Amino acid sequence: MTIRGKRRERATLVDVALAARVSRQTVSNVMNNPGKVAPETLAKVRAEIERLSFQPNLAARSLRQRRANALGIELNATGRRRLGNIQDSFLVELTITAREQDAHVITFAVENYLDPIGEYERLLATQMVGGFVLTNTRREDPRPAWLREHDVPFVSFGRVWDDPTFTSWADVDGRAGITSGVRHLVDQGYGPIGFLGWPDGSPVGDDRRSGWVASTKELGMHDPSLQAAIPQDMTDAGKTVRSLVESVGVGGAIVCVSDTLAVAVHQVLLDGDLRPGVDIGLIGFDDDDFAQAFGLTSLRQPLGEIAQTLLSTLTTVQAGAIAPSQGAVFEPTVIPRRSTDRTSTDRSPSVHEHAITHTAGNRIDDGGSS
Amino acid sequence: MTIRGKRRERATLVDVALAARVSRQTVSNVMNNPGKVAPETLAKVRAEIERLSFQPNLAARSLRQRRANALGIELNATGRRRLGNIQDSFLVELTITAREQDAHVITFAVENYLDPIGEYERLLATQMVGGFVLTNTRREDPRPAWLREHDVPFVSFGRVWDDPTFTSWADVDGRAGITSGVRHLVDQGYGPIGFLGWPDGSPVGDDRRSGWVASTKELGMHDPSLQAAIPQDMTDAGKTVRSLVESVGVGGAIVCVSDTLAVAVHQVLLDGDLRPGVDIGLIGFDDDDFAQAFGLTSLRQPLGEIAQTLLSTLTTVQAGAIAPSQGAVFEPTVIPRRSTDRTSTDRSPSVHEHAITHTAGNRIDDGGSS
DNA sequence: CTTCACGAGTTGAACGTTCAAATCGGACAC
DNA sequence: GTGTCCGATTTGAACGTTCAACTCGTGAAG
Repeated sequence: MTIRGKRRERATLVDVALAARVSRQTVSNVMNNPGKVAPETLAKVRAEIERLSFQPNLAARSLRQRRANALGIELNATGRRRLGNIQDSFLVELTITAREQDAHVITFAVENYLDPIGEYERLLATQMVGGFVLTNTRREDPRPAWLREHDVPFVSFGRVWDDPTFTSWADVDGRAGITSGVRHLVDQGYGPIGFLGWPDGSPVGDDRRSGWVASTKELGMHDPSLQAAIPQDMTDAGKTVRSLVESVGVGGAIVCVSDTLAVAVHQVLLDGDLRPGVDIGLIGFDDDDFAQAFGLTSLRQPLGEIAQTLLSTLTTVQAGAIAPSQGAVFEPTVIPRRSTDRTSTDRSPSVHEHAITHTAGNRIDDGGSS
Repeated sequence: MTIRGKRRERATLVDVALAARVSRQTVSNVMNNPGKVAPETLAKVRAEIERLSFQPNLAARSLRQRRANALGIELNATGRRRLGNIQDSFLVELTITAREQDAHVITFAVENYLDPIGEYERLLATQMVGGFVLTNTRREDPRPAWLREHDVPFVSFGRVWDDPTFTSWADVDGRAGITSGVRHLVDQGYGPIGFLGWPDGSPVGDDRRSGWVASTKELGMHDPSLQAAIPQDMTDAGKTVRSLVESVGVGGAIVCVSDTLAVAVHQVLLDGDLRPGVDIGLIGFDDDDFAQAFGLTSLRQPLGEIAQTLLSTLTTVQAGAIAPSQGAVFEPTVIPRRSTDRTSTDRSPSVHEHAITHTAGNRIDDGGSS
């Protein structure tokens, strides 16, 4: 592929050197080791850099240094051709963070997400990227093992389940998140507090459930019967959810392991003429589009912080430093909305708040469809 | 930023040349101008390339050729730190398409999306990218003018409103999309067909509405009173939507300018104990997460095709060829779901189908939160 | 007075590729 | 036999940077 313009000539190091009457290397030092340059020289060179609006050619730098200044991120890690709410925001935060560290993010996709190694290898071989950020790590994920085996630097958003010795990951603290959700509900005065989770066996789900168990016990209000589970794909959700709602009853509240499940509860409430927030409290997890659209209180992950942590880990680790002694865990924060507001009066709330996120700017149309 | 591993030495052109007993340049020709190489030589060199698993160093190539083999895409073009449903999928499709053309996608974000030029300039100056793909073009968008002025190659997903002479864009045909939506409703036997759009003045919205006007007229069922408008941010949606639903009545259907608005209608239907699909048909636009979650029939944009068109336009245009004579317009396709299925029996549908998209793979947890 | 260390700056070479020009054999025409 | 053209291949140079080694001058230590 050829992407080129008749772009006007760009200034090079040598141009700057000539203009400032110093050598190439001095200009290079100004950019990379300013401490090694005498103050006056520094000022003089910087003035010329500014004047000529010089920016180093990263291809040349990469070539000479034999290292890339970019990282790769796989977009297809879920197998569907979508990123999804969390990944989507994470990518934006990662990109922003990368810029601050003079790195770039290069996206790539794999054909078969169950066998992604080939594409990692390919991208690596071009030497455009010097490392990777994994997302959507799963059990029996082939990627971490391969990457470690080939000494490829990488970090992971999400624990690396199969390899406890790998610590360069960051993840959300599900237990703490649910705990603060429960506290929020109690503070709002909700009565018995139930939990709608995923079936046992999912590490993420189990972690989150443990937060409900621990916090309700601590508050002396634990009731094992107020727990139900349905898979994330919602198979047979209706009956289970209805029965949980009945058990909790008016005045109570339900904490859910995901916003997706919270939406299911929300629907059941509306079907049963119960007002979310007023009659029953409801909290989801992840703060995705659905939560915003339906006015669901939710637990938001600090994606910006996570991105920063991951990126600095990535940079330090291969600078030769040792990996962190353990993975980084971040607590989500409660984003209160109508579904935990007992004084809410709006009759048909979702019609109202839906798409608050679309109001940014002065556009009236949506997304990239315009 | 330093991202490096003790990666084992990679084969270079020279290594291959030595192994195949030919010169550097011949190997280079094998990769870039195979036609110039004698068949036996070609085979011999290719065998060595394969054996040594040689891949050219793109930094070196870029440097020598003085052009980048990557394109930039701004992630923050909406101002919120999210991509959104369409952009999200578009990015994936773009990445896949880029791979086929040996290009890479580099993401970047701007601080203030209303003044993004600086970041475009910066990325361009690093010479990592040779062009851009714009999304979320808007009126008074400063980007197209600046890019053209500086001879920077770019294409746009979405029309470039302010500059009719710029034709390197692709967009969805809203009129045709709504038209096929109306046809679908009629085919399903729905009675009067109403339209819920945005207020006049939005080019995208007006285009889509024109599809409703034209197709209902053509079918001899046009009724101007069956039209209503609310802004995408849903201000005062309730009354307007309720009245539209009443006007259309049981047996009728409503086509919406966006999935977001369709969800609003969906809520109103449920509030009024009307079954979407069975009692009233409903169609949205864009086929986003909401549509999938609520079983809304929607109009899906062919994002893969759009990405392909844009990318090949990008490559040919700066190869010196002339720009296309006009922008490319793509027709969306109807994705039928329960909201236009008159025989649907499921009482609480959304609880059921929600998150169909999450079932891919064998994971039980969601998104990158794991 | 000599030696050494150090700060400041310079220079040659190299990273891996492709461009542009040169070389080398034939085959072909006269 | 000589000249010419052409396909196939090679060679020198260059892209813009940084590494590693070097020079030069100054000041302190012995």
